[in-house]
Amino acid sequence: MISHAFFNRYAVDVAEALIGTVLEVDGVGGIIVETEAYTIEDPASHSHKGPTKRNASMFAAAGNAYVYRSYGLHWCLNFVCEAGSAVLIRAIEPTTGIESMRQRRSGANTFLLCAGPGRLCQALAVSQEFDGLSLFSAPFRLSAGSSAVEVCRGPRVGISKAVDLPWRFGARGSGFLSRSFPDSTVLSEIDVPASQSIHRRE
DNA sequence: AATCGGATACTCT
DNA sequence: GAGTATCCGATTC
Repeated sequence: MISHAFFNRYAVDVAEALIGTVLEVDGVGGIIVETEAYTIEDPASHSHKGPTKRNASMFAAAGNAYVYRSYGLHWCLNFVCEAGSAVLIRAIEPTTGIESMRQRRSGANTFLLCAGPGRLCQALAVSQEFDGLSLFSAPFRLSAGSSAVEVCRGPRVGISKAVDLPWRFGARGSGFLSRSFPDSTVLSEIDVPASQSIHRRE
């Protein structure tokens, strides 16, 4: 299920499909509970204005990691999808290596170990040297989740452009999110208004 | 609620 | 080359 083809497609679909899958880095990780999609047409995406030194990985192979520094001090982990697009991994529910995470995160509460892209990278010890690495080999391990998850969607966090696109996805009711989704955003119930339509590349 | 931290890249000049 | 904004988090107010 988690193959090159899984990633080499529209990032918004990948972002949704990733909720509930399991990510481990050097044997430490858990269940992905929050993601966001960024595409090349998307003004909020690093790739929107074309390749730069920082975003080079977004234009390399689907199924690689794109790791960048945020606000000068945090690392953020993305999964590269079709050219120039990626999914930001925003939160996971810790399941393995929790003690390692707690050490790296100065004893943080379990619910705050990986609740946010910067926290997640600190807990999983992801930094610059992981940029451009394949997700299909060590230190990464990706596997399908063991149970179905109800997915919520809503606007992305912390951006100032394309703020209305509902490209943030989350596991419904999870206590491990960086912030909650309003109840009304369960995916099966949402009706995306025309003003928020998702423009697909063709 | 406000602030600081301090890399990267875009914006003018 | 200066000024501004950024896919955030910890700490202080």
